[in-house]
Amino acid sequence: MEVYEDIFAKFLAKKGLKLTQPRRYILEEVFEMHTHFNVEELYDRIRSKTSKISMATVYRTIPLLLEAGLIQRADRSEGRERYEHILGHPKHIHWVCKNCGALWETDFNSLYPALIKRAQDLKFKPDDIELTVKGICWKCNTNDNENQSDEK
Amino acid sequence: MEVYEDIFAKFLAKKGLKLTQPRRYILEEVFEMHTHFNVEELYDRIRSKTSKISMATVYRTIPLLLEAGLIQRADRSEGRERYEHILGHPKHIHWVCKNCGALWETDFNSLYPALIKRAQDLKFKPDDIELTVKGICWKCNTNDNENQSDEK
DNA sequence: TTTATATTGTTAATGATTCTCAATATAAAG
DNA sequence: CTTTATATTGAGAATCATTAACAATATAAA
Repeated sequence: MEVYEDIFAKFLAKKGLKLTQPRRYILEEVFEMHTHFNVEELYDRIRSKTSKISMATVYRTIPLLLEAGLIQRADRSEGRERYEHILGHPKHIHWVCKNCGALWETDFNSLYPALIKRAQDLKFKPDDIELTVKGICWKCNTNDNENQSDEK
Repeated sequence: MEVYEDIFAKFLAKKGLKLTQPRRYILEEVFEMHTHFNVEELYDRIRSKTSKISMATVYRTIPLLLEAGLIQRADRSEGRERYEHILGHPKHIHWVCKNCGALWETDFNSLYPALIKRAQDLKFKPDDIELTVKGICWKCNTNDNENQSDEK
């Protein structure tokens, strides 16, 4: 049994809920995907393997996975929420280029301890950390020299 | 003329757009509100002062204000996006308690330079920074001692 | 078995956001 | 003061992700 399955099972049991087959399919697929995903993508991928799943169940399972700390909200794209699994993916920073739309990630590194200390000062027990930085990537910045003209 | 009006006017002019009366109403109200707001709340508040505004215009103006750097997305609550104005409110951290729903903010302080350095290493020109930490606040943590029993 | 409860899929409902379009304002140029 | 071209608006319709309702089914305990 995978570690995430164990975690989810215990989480559900504690709430008097069951680790059913549909929930197992969802869980497996979530951890087979190593990119951000939205609910429909998740559903489609499971659907390509089995028909024993419905959209509603996927929607219903997302909040459970969030609460269990197995996934986190990543961003929102084209009007849809996107998620990513967490295990093996330490909390990280999302960098989004507002010009070309490129997205990449780095880990927290030196920022992490500082943030944790900050939380301790506030007596806050952190759970999900979501850090997104939007701006212009180096590539677009280099190609955009014509816009430098109106700098004061 | 307020500084934000000046900024918005220049931003619009650069795009060949105009600072019209409805846009002025929206801008004013945004900077009179010192909490997170969603589009409907914004619309209602303007509506209580004048009828010369429509929901569609508010929706249409939000992306302009975002792009102009006058507001930023704060969070999403009850299925709605929420925003906040930026001027005079330096980038900050949102702390959200998953138990009682309390939300408060602190500024970046020591985290900020580290993040900026990180951006420089990546040759990334940051613009919007959005840091949300979800977890349990000290108050809920203290009241929840019965849950400590299953700690390993 | 029986019983009580959780779960599911289907389908309908909700509701925030976006789109359409005709009417109107605006600013520049004669 | 016109004319012209373009940006803007409000009203309402359309979209579409997400939720809710509900009847049928699975599950686990007694």
